[in-house]
Amino acid sequence: MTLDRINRKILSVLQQNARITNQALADKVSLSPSSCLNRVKKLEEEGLIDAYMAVLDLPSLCRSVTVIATVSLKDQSTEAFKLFSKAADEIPEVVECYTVSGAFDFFLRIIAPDMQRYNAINDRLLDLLAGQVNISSHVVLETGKPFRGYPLEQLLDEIKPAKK
Amino acid sequence: MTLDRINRKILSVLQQNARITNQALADKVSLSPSSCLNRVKKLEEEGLIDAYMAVLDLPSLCRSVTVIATVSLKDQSTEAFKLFSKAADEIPEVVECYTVSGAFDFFLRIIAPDMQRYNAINDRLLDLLAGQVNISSHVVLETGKPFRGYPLEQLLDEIKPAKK
DNA sequence: AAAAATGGACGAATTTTATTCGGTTATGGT
DNA sequence: ACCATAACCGAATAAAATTCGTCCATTTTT
Repeated sequence: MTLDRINRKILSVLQQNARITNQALADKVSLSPSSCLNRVKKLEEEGLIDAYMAVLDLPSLCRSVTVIATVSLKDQSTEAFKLFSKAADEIPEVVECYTVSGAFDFFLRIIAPDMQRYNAINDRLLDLLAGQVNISSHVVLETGKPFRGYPLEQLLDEIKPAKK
Repeated sequence: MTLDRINRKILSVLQQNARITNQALADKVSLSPSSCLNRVKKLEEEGLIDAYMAVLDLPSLCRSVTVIATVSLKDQSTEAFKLFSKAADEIPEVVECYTVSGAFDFFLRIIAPDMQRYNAINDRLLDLLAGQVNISSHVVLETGKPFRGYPLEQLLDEIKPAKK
């Protein structure tokens, strides 16, 4: 499937507004509603569109604490990595987890109702590998820029297939 | 506005599937479509729902490099903070930015087409504060857990208003 | 305690949208 | 140039969203 100009526009628009009507989307990309719908469906089927989610405003919902944690494993075995990844995956408050190269092994984003409960999660992660893990917690003071999608303009600027 | 059981369910469902039809959503929360729609609209108006976005599968879209960067300012003045925040906000490849307490001042998530272009962004950030900033880059090897919404179950477990 | 007022909820009617399908045009490969 | 494939369009149909009048239940006021 080709990621032509139209498909990029579709992705870009849906990334910013997942609930746009198919008709309005068709207008924006200058296609008929039926063709547009076909493309969207294909993009979903091919897995380019993974999901559609509502972005909630956490502060309006409840008081909470967000923490970015850096994690280093003293024993960098495959088993230790797996064990830790699995734990992160299973703890709902860990909303994001990356394995990285460099001074740390993982970055986590964790959201808890308060510090006390954050501490409980921290302890749980520490206990996992019985002291063989180093976790540094960094409380988020301000979200300067929340994630709002990928910079498609910058990422997809390959040369477009010119017409014949 | 009350965040009762029904509104929580609505938020929870929409967080996982922003494109569910209002009718299906109404079914799930045991309301009539019209009442359900009223609630969703109110949740949008009150700002509890910020946006709806399509979640794209980056690896399927293009090759790219994701980096988590830790940032420390040597001069922790308000001006330096503002300057850096503004820069992060204006660079499209910086998809996320948090101000934190502790050993670092900022965490960034940056997505670039390749290392070379990541390096250019890194340089741009370094130049901003003329050496008065320390940036450590951590290349993401694996996304163990992508963000897929907040753990509402854990965050919103206050006692529900019981009926009379 | 009764009356009034508020806030949802419901269901039917209407408008808008999604979806399907046949026919047509463009595209790519040989 | 030909065939095969893919993509488009537009009209018809099905489904969904939206509106609106009415009806309760809860709360406030008197």
